[in-house]
Amino acid sequence: MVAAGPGCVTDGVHDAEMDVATGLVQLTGLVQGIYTRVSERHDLTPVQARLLCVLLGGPRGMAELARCFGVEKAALTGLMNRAERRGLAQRSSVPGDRRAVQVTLTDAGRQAAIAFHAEVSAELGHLTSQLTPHDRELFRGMTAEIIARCRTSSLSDTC
Amino acid sequence: MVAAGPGCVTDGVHDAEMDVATGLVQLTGLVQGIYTRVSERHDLTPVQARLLCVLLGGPRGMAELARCFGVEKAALTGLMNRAERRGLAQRSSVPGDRRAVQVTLTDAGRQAAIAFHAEVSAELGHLTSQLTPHDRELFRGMTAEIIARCRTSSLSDTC
DNA sequence: TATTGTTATACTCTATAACTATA
DNA sequence: TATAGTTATAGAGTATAACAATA
Repeated sequence: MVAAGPGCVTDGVHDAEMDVATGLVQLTGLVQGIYTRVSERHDLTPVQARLLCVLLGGPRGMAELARCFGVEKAALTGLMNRAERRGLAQRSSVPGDRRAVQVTLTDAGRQAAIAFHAEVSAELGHLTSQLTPHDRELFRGMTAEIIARCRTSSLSDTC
Repeated sequence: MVAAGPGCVTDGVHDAEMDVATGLVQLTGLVQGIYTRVSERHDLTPVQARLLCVLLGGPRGMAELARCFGVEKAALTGLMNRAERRGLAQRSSVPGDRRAVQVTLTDAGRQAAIAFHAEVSAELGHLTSQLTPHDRELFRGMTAEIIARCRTSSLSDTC
């Protein structure tokens, strides 16, 4: 049983019979809601926010980003056009390969990315703040375990 | 520590230092990916699949659905137009109120909803199948706890 | 031939604003 | 006036298909 301290079961709303699948769907909705809300607060769409966060890891090619987002190359073109028009990221040419472009953050983009990332991390952290430190670490570990398993069995974003 | 059985730490990829926030984002991506993939398998968009699942709970009004999805009424009109055109759901008039419409599933819609729900539940269940029964129940409980807390502190779908 | 990226087109989903009809 | 729903318009995000340029 989950260290069920007082206050866990909210007034009259006992978490009766919620199976893992339902829990995962609702948790996903919660996380998405937070991600979207923080994005809006920073005047970004969720997809733009995600793009900026990925680019914090360094320059990326268009095809690489498409793979990472799990979308077609053509979708990236539109995404980058909008990001570039808004001054968040930019294309530059790659020395060795005249076909390729390199996508990098502008200063404004980097600033936005850092601010967004900090805020969304903080808000997501709050989500588990009610758990005991012990449960919180348990939860973190199990989440990491689930992800690690699925990373191997294909199909996830690789970025 | 999470009952760290063999095979949890995947070849060379130790889940080093993944914080709760990152874990939640990646888990969300995983769940979304599954939801989307299963939707496609049933020739539905994720939003349509969600609409059908909500309607499994009984007839709903347009405004009610909009509130439940966290979108404007106008968005629901488009959503329902497409769902109706595809024969998944239908509008019918409400006896007591000549402004209102009632949205219900068609037979095809109900069938699709049930099939989708079963499949997505199964796939999401697999996500935690690597955990020990004990850990799995712990995870379920903590997830339910997180959701219950946030249900009270506003901002989530109420449906 | 394979890869990188773009253009053109179409569809879904969403928001905002203005509107009708009913309560 | 408030509520239920629609229409019109605009924009983001995505897919497919066809294309250009380079490797």
